[in-house]
Amino acid sequence: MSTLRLLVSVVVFRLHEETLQVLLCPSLQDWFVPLTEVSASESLEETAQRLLATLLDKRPSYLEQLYTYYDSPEKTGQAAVRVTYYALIPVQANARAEGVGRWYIVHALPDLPPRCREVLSYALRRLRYKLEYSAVGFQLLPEEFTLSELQHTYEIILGERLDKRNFRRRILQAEIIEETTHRRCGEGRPARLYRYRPDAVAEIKARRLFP
Amino acid sequence: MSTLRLLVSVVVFRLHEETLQVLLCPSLQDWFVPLTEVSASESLEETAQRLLATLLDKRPSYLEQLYTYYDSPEKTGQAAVRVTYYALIPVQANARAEGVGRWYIVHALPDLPPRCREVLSYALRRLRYKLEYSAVGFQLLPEEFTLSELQHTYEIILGERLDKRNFRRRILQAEIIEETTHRRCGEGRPARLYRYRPDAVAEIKARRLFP
DNA sequence: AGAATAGTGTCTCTCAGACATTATTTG
DNA sequence: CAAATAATGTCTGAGAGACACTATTCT
Repeated sequence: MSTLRLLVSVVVFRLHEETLQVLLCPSLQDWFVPLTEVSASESLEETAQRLLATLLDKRPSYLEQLYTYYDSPEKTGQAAVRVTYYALIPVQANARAEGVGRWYIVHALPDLPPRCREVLSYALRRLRYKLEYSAVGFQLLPEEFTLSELQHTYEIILGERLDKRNFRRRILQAEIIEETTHRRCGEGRPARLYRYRPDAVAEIKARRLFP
Repeated sequence: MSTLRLLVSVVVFRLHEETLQVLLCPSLQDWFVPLTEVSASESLEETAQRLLATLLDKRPSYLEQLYTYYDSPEKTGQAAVRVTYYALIPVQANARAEGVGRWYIVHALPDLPPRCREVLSYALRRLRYKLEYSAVGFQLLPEEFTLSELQHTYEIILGERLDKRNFRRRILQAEIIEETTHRRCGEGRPARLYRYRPDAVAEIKARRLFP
């Protein structure tokens, strides 16, 4: 075990210009999911937060551990254990990326090592899955948002169109957001702004296969 | 990182005498979730399988990674990263446990270190959760089983009673099991034996919070 | 015959999903 | 007033959940 390294990788998601994007770091030829080595007295989650602090100017609004991989010795002869996380970044809280990394649309990724590709694809699956039974989608939006913005968030991540009336009915029934007195003005009729209720029940039971 | 150890723990579940049980190993004062160090050229899952081979006389029918913990230096001054798994063992395939460990009913556990308690409670939560949206329950049963046995499996793990007619209707509708020609004879009317269909769709979509 | 377990059908109520028009603002 | 986006209600069909009796075997 003498040459084993312990690494933490974080898949960072944001919404930008109607797309879901991930942050990748450059290497000599291709790109990587950002990673760093765990240092002496630090927990895994602290390592992930430290890595994020070097990449972004704001803390993520959500951070969750995904999976732990064993990367067998490559050219270097170094074996490594890689604990992966994914992070969600609210809109308008992304900077610092220039120089240390670049945002890529999740459906138009550059060349990546196979393990990075695997990590990304699993992260996206978990994000989609989590979105369906929990309120994690709010973590990608600013504090106040319109119902249309929220619906677009869901459509972008799930990759399908949703019916406006059904969407509104269900999200309001869920009592998970509350009105504010503010409005967002733009091209058409101004939209009412909503806010996530921090006391909301953020998870529902999945429908059982056979109860 | 010089004194960091990489460990794999496995929470082993079985059904026995109408209870859900886990395998624990003895230490000087209390009990532990079985664990071992990852050795040089071995993957994490191989380590878990090797650990299971020292504890049981059969391979598990299911093995899934759960979570990775960082155990900060204890008395020993050794920090350790612990990758946890859970394993399901089919009924009637459990032995070797004497000497190396003991089976405990999940609701009547002995004294355990806090980290082991945390690992166990998370494993149980994940098992329950997985049971609700996938066909993982079959992994705890022998190859052929009656519908009553299957229903009891679900009742034991979920900790609640289920309606017999609804249970049968739904499991048969799901087309996830098939009849065999065999019957199980016992005290009352003999029951038809069923078998899990290996080609069955083993997961369903969760109901969405708000599609 | 009695005890024990297997096996079966119906009704109700909730909720997902499809669908089109009116309302309010800006330029 | 035209363009743009916000906001709103109804109907239908599927499925979850509650519920009680008959069938078959063994002793």
